[in-house]
Amino acid sequence: MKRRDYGQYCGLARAMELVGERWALLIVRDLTVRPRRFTDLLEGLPGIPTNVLSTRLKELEQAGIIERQLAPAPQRGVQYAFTQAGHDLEPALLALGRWGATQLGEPRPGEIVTPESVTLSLRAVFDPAAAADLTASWEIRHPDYILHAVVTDGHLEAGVGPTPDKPDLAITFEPDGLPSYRALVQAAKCGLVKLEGRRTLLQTFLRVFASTEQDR
Amino acid sequence: MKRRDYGQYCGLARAMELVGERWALLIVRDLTVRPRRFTDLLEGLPGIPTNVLSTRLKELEQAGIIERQLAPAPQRGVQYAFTQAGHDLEPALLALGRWGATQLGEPRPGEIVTPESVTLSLRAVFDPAAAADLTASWEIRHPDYILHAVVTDGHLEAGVGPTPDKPDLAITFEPDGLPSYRALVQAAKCGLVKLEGRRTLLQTFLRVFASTEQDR
DNA sequence: CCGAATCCGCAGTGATACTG
DNA sequence: CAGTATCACTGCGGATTCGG
Repeated sequence: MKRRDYGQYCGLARAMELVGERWALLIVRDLTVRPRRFTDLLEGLPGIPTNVLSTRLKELEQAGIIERQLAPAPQRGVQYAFTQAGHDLEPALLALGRWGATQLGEPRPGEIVTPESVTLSLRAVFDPAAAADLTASWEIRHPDYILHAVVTDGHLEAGVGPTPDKPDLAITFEPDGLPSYRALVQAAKCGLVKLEGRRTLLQTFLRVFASTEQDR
Repeated sequence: MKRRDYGQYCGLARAMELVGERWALLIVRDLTVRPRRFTDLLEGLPGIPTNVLSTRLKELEQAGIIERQLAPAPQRGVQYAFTQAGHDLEPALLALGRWGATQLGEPRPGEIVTPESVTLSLRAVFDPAAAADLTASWEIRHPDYILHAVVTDGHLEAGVGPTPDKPDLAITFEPDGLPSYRALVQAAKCGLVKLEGRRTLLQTFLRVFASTEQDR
């Protein structure tokens, strides 16, 4: 497999050679949240051709960013998971996502929101300074998905699915439009959410996950 | 001008739509350092076809990331410069560059190093914690280029060309191979550099610009 | 000389069909 | 489920040409 190169001995150039091709960083985004199978990835990347997904997975594997594994018990097929180099990509991913979020504007016709995308938003806007020494857990519920955000001593773990234990606060929202992170924050600010648990943690949530952001 | 989209309302997806196409982020990299003209960019991006550069510049301009300006006095033609949105890309650029640098390995045959790339490396590895309250200036000299790094009260300004005033320390190096940032640090650590000025600032340089890095 | 536009051959992509 | 095969199409690389 030959890869096109940029002919420069430069970190950015090398990064673009490894993950700069079409769809690659979105595949990486989905794997940042949890290991996924081929069809899981297909589902979360509407419009990607199967042969392109197949090619990207091979390239990412060859680059040492992901690895093929046997999926756990119930399914037991192939799944794709990050190596250490893959995990190390997350700061760059979050930085790009933060910038892109400022360029988002309104949703365009036909655009969708996936749980993975919202999870990355949670991680991207998380403010460690505002969360110093904090310990709390939230569960975000929408008809289409459930997410969790668990802060332990100021350290965040966010992902798809319910919290391991009962969350300190469950936030249920059902926006008119897309279930994006923006819509969640907006609903929370306007009180258009259903709460279950320690209701005062809603303000904490907004402070920690939407502090400097005016509207994301 | 129609752009391909990813069909997702997601910051990362939008970022890739705007700056994800081939060569785009390397053009952005060069403009991060200073405004450049069409032929300056051509020179710093060996191998880019002129039509692709032309297309990218239009796309980046339409995306509101760069703008066309009249170049200053001596040349007075067109030059391309960042808008605010362009400047805001820098954190993401540095994060990607840091990750890519860990994947660099040895230079491949034919690979080059540009002053812009080294400047970005300086900014990427700069450790604000190690430089707290520091004020000092360095000039990096190599037969092929001169860079400056000026730290004022712990804040870094790094770019191509000499320091505005006489630097506190001038570091001259002439590696056998490529004049990369790695080669600079290696030469500095091994004492294979010529110093001019406050020689003790060499250790400060290494502490601030190569602290956590073992070898970059 | 600068800043492109144009043309061509080819590689990468998108869409769909098909297979172990 | 997890891909491969096929094919049309678009974008890229490389070269040349052109206007200011």
